[in-house]
Amino acid sequence: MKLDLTDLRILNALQQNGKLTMKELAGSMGLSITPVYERIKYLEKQKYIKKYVALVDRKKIGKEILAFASVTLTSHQRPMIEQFEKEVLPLKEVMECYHMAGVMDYLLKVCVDDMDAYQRFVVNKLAVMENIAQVHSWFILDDIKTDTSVPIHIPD
Amino acid sequence: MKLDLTDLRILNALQQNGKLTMKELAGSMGLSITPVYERIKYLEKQKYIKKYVALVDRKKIGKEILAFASVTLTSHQRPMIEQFEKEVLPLKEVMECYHMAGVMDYLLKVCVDDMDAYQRFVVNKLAVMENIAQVHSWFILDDIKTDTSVPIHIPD
DNA sequence: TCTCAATAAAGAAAATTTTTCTGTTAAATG
DNA sequence: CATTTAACAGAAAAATTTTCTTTATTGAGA
Repeated sequence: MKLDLTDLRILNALQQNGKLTMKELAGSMGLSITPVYERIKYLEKQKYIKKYVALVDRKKIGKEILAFASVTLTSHQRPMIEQFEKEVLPLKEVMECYHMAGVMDYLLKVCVDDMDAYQRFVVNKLAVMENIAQVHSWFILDDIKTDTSVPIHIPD
Repeated sequence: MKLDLTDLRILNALQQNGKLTMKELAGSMGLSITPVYERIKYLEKQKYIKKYVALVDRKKIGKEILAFASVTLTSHQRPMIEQFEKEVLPLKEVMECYHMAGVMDYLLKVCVDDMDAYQRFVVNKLAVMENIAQVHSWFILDDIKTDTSVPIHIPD
């Protein structure tokens, strides 16, 4: 039920490098393959590990624009909220979408080819939604750090 | 040099599921294992694929707080910029950090256990930096969409 | 048109990894 | 002190990755 130090070390290693072999992991932590194998299967089954993915370099495939878009809705009624969230999910330009506390309702991370595509996205995909009040955009000049790994504190 | 349709389909498949086997990929695209293998190796070598990672469920390991922090510096002189970026990188609470265009200088995605930890992070790690002028925080109520996959348009 | 070279893909064998299975050790419990 | 259970080790089996050899296909130039 509760993760021990070994589990946390495995999680941490795999979120840095998902291609580590059982052998490599076992070696680095002074165990045989079996316990490492069984722990990984447990972490996967219990969904501590949500999935494994390849991270693609967006600029190398021509996605020059990464931006955050804040969205404010006209109404915070339950059906409005649900409608917006349902419509945002299938938009592939939207890599991330968060329901926010405070001045904005949603914050979206948007990835597109160029400014032209961004403009089309906002005008044709966001602004057409029924209950959108405001959209503000902030553009990223440079990626300083882009980690997918959740901070895991390993006591030693 | 330029990626063709098959390369894009492989990239797209692997950024959804990094554990797909060559056999599965080959089968789904009507090819044998060899061309799939060679294309993947090419995509890795050329860094179209930056890395493979396991995605960990932050809440399941007790990270209840995910927030964005905007940072404004007191000065935009080159050395100040570089100093800030150098100091942010090793902070493991900071999963992402972007240099922004416009009103804020940096936007950080921060992940910690609880509000207490967030407060300590801002006060002890951010506010102690030499050239920080302002820090504003926005807290996430709910994750609506959290994709790591770059939108890839596959013509068909 | 023919030949040659280059590219892409197929198929099979070798190497490595994952997965399963069996047995051992150690800790904990009654 | 005996017994049960959990964690681990080691080896065998199954599957996957990697390498190697061969076959088509295409395009350029003689």
